[in-house]
Order: sequence, then C-alpha cells, then structure tokens
Amino acid sequence: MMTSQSYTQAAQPGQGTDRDGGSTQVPVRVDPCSEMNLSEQGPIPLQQIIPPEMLDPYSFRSEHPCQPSQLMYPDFPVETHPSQYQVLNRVLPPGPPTCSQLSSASWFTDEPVCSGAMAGLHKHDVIDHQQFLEGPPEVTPPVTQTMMYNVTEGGQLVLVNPCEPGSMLHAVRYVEDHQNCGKTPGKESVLETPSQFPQYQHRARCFDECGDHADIFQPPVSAERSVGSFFQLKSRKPCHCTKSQCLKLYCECFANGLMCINCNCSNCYNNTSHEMMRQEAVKSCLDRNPKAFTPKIAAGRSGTAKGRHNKGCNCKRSGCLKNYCECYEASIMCTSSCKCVGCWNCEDNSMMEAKKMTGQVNERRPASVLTREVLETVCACLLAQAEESERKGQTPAVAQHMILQEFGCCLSEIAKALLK
DNA sequence: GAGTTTGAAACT
DNA sequence: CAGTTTCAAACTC
Repeated sequence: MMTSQSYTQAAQPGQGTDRDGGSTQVPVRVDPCSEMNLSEQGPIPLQQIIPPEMLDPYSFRSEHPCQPSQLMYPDFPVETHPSQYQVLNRVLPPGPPTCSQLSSASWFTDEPVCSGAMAGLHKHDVIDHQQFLEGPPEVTPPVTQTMMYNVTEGGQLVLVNPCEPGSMLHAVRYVEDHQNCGKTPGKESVLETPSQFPQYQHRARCFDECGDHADIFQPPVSAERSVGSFFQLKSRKPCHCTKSQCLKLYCECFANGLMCINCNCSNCYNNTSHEMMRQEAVKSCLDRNPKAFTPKIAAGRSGTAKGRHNKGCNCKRSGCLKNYCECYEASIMCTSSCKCVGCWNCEDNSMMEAKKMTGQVNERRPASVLTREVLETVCACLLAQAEESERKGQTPAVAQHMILQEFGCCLSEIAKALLK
C-alpha cells in the first residue's frame, strides 16, 4: 500500500521498498525546463520529494500489484473514474518499455497511439501533453506540447510535463517480480498530481487480466461509477467564474475535480500556482459536505445506461425541462429523490406512484399524453372551428374567440388525461 | 453581447 | 433546518 511515508523517500533507482518488498512508488517533481531532465543520467537530481502536507487530503493506495493505485479522499467511497491526471498502474515486461507500453500511458484511449511521436518511444520520448490533460481528442490533433518520459538507469520512468512545473507528479517504476500474477513483468505506475481529485480515477488492469494492451486504458466500467465522467472530461466546457476564484463548487471545473485549463475565468485559483489555497478549498468543501465531490449522477442499477441523480433536483420554475435542471441536463428522469415542483421530467406511472407515496408533487409527463394523435386531433378541432366560423360569416374577432374557446376545451381534456 | 432567469451552493 | 444571498450557467432578446 502506498503510504505517506513513501513521499519522504528519494526516488533513487533501486531504492525504496514497500511492505511487500517491492519497489516503492515515489512521486517526484521534475523540473520540466531543465535540460538535465533529458540527460542520460535521468531526472533524479532534479526530483523533488513532495511532503505529505503538500498533498491533498487523499492518500494513495495500491493493494495489489495488479490493481491501480488509487487516490482516496478520507471517508470517500472508492469509485473508479478516469482522471485528468489519471492513475495508472500496470505491468510492464522487464527491460526498456516498448512503444505500445509507453504510448498507452498518455491517456486512456480506445486506440493506444503507437505512431507518430509515440513510435519508437524509449528514452525521453514525447507524448502529447494536451492529450494527457484533456483525454483523447475526437481526432488526434497535431502535437503542440510534449510530455517526456525519462527512463532512469534504475528502470524508473518519470513523466515530465514541460508545461506544468508544479503539477506533474508522476512516478513510474519497474519491479522485477510481478508477484501476484506469477509473471515477471515490471510495473508501471503513473501518479496523478496529488491535488487532482480522485473522481476520475482510471482502473488499469494486468496484462494477463485484460489480454490485450489496447484495452488497458479504456474507461473503467463500474456500476457505481459516475455516468458521463469520462465524457464530461472529453467535452469539458470552460468555466466563466469571476467571483468564486474557481475554488467553490459553483465552478464546474472545481466541482468536477479538474483544474481550470483554457477556461474563461478570472481571478482563478484553481490551478497549480495556487496549490495550497486549492487544497484548503477542497478541504473546506469536504468539511461542509463529505460527498461534495461525489458525482451527482450515479449509474443506474444493474448497469443501466441511464443514471440517477444522487441528491435529486429542486427545480421550481423550469418544470425540469430546461438545462437549469441537473436531471434534465444529464438526460435522466427525475426520481423520487427530487424535490422538484411541477416536474415534467419524471417517469410516468411508477415514478408518479413513488412521488405520491412520498407526498411530492409531480405531474405526469406530458409526453405520455401529448401523443401525435392527440395533437393532430387538437389541430383538426381548431381547423373545424375556423371553418365553421367562416361558414357562419362571423367576424374575425368572433372567429378568433371561438377558436380560442375550442382550444381551451382541448387543453381541458388534455389536463384531465394528465391527471388520470 | 447584455440582461434576465434559474437553481445549486454558500451563508446566516 | 429553513430562509436568504451569492454565484455561474442557461436562456432570451
């Protein structure tokens, strides 16, 4: 298990052993601007040990060489999520890493890159930094920033982020034995920057578990996992915060456990330059609500595609039919957990019964009544009324009045159907 | 793009 | 815990 003790150990090749006798993952800071990182001596001289107090109130743990190290909140449920700086923990065969082995560390991706910049990756090779931060793009963009791997003589790999001097905290290690798997691969582990929240953790698997490398960095499949967290990451929107310093849950980046990148916020403290304040803000949020960073939308039971809002919405005026409503925005129905008023976004029947049982007021979904046939019937009635008015030679004002009256009758019938 | 509306988060 | 305020996103014009 990764303990805070580990942070006090230097990342020297061959140094550091955990309780199990394996090598210890040692997070290190690497000066990304220094040429020394690229030296054949490896980055060791520039590695900076991160004291535990510099870390977020999470701890690392890896209970099994085949399982990922996980960042944990205190009292935070273990969930697996992809991470901005994901946690990787995988097995590597002994010796220098191959292209395919290294490439998949760039980000979980459907198709591990083994071409272009990644091809022939060995020492000091590069991967797309932006891709590392933002996840795999829909279409692989040109490499504009680089992330470098340094391979130390001791077999350690250290990811070097040339763009975030303070944030990158990665340690990659090899171990000679892969004890629990009975094989002799090494083990690679990339630790995310300590202040990145754990809700985008990524579960990698042993080679012998997954069978193919391409599958290793797929987003995790977990019934309890936040629905859409991976996709949120891919499609993350820039925030526009002005007053919260992006250190309150008003900020979607912060709330999603992400640092602001390419956002339109002002006076932003949700970045590596304000690490301490950011950590305090996280702690403050967790003090206020231990589940503050728990994804609001949890996966549905039995792996159903749609999830449910853990807390439920409280909409009053939107009818839960606008994106103000968190349920509606997440494309899920309101549930009995919601305290919304005048909801039009609820499952009819069973949901309604649940609502009635709890005394909550939620009307039946209009879609269940406003069928195509009903709408066509209403239109036919209005047209018939217009024709009748014309036939009777009524003035436009009277005709309008009669049509509106007919429309009122139709609405009345629809309302009755809704309340049935 | 400015102003308004909305509901979650924060505060009292 | 309820009421109020603050905030930023969604929405409208």
